[in-house]
Amino acid sequence: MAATIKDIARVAGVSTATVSRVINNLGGYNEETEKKVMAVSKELGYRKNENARSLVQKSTNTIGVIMPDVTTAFYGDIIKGIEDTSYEYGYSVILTHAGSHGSRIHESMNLMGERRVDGLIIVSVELHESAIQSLTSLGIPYILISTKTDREDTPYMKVDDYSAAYTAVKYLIEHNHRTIGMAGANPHDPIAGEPRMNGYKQALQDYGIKVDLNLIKSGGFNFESGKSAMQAFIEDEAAVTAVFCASDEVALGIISTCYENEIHVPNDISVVGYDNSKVSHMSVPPLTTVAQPLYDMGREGCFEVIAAIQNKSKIESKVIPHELVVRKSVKTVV
Amino acid sequence: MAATIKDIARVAGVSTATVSRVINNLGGYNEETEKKVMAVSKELGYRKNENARSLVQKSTNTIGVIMPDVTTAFYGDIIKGIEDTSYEYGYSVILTHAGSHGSRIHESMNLMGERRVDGLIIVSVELHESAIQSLTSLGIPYILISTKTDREDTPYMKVDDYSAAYTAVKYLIEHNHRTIGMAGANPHDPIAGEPRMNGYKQALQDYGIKVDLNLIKSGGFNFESGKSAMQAFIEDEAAVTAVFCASDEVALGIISTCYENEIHVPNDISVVGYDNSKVSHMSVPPLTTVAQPLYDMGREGCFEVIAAIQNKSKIESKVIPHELVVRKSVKTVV
DNA sequence: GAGTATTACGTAAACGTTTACGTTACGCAT
DNA sequence: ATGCGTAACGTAAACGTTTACGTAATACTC
Repeated sequence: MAATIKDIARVAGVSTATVSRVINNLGGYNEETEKKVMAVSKELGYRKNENARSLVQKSTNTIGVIMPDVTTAFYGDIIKGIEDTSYEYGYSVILTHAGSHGSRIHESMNLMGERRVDGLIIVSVELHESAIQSLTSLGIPYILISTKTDREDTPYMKVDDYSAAYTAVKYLIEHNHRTIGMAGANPHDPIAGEPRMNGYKQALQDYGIKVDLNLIKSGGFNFESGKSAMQAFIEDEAAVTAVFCASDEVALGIISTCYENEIHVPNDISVVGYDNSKVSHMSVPPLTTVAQPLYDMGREGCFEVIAAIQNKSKIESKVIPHELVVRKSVKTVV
Repeated sequence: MAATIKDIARVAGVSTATVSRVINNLGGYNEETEKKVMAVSKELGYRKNENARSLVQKSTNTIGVIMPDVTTAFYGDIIKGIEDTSYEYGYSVILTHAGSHGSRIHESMNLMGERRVDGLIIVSVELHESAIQSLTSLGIPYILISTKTDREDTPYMKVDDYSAAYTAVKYLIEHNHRTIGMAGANPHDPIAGEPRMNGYKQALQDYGIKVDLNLIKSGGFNFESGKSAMQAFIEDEAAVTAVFCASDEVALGIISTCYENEIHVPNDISVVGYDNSKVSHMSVPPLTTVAQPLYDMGREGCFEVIAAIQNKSKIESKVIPHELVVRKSVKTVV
């Protein structure tokens, strides 16, 4: 139905080669033919077929993005960074979810392979051996954002969760907190769970505070997990004066349950979050949190992938500096 | 580099037609050849090339999604609905942002055209005449989610903003509020601004309350807009006992500024939001809001588009019922 | 045992491009 | 006049599939 290059060639009385040349303006034709071809092209409502193009050029100008199926503001920022950058460089992004707990990860990668994406960005999903194999077998540049593997050769871009957690807890200690809980990290998650928990523990130890495992309420990174953690603290009658959360949403869960129980933040209890996602501005009180520069990570990660595609260069792993954003959810204990 | 159907054919000693047949299992071959072909296929690490496939089949099994470049939880839910459904039906989604105020809308559509997406979903971006033309000129099924045009023939799926707003304000009135502010809608936005404002006004009028234009603080749908609206109410010394917000984020802005000024929600002032996005659960207090079923809208919208692709049927516009979700941000005036 | 269906393939064109290579015509220097 | 360079094209193959059509062999019918 849609007009093709052949149609233009026929109507304009030139060869398809010439049409292709003027459309991609490669030169090698005079002005008259250019005008003519352009005119016919408009007239027929021609629109180039990227698929056909990709076929011969062996590159699709497309980058794939795989992310978990949870929808949090967290991912929105990263995605935006990715999309902005890819747009700038003339790439399209094709998006897929990895399913809960990465259940769809293999299909996702397979799909990306069949679509012949030029590069791949994987956000926040934990990759096991077989997934890594699928990934490398694609033979295209890729980067992991906010996740990593235990293999040296898979490039990633993330903050150092251990020291970010350490920073947050240290901050609480410096504000005279001595009974500090932790909420929301899954200790079996080697990427974002375990290191944050270790950072928490180490900070306590370095300041001579004994780690009390009862003060660690593990769970997921979501709001509900924060709520039930706080519920547990209350039921335990734990004397926590502060809690460090594995994500901003967890922190909001803590705050929410506090509110329900008429515990005031930060007067009765201090809270620090993790991510500096949009919700951290919006909470009451505004949340003190350790910042991951999500948008920039998306941007830079995407840039790295595109650079690797174009220069056939290797992508180096990169640890992004974190930063503590101080707002109003922490109070000094007197 | 990657193995093709031809490689398989050569190694397996059959024709490409046969390889194609077994790979797409269309029948017409005996078990032995099937085994053979499959074996060789695995051996060579064959992966089909969707682009080549698309070229001859004249369909890409791809659906395009265009959304604004603002990143809110709002879009996350819709996207998830879309991606889940398209995955179920074997479609891939290619995503693009329309840029601020739709500045990239033409490029976006053009891109979708060049990629030959089979269907298109446009979320929340306002479409002017020329954009509608680009859209229809693609000649593919499409649907607008959470937006519409003034033309009858562009199918959309959205809640009735007018009556949703009416419902919300009526709820406030029934709780004895008489001085009700409105925050965050842009009156020049004919899709989501004007109707919500009209619903607000009409509800007041129907209950014999005079509309006071000073109580309408227009703006965007974001957090900051809510903050400055509340700031304005305070500076005006307006005696509002409640404010109806054009989005949940605006509502959180209101609450945030209230908090800073030691105005208590809902004791001093009641707030109702709009969207029922994830943040509405997380606020303190939890937000009473009018719900748009975002995930379902994404799901259903995507389903409609796929159905239209496959049956060549027409998509009907659909008004989604709204619902008031009562939480804790509204108090009865005594 | 002649005719007919059916099974199991193979051949080759087609999808819409790009691009290496060839060709023509002209301009210009010698 | 000869040679050469170059601008402005055209020819045709190639990219990796699908699929209409043809064909050979076998099975079945009466």
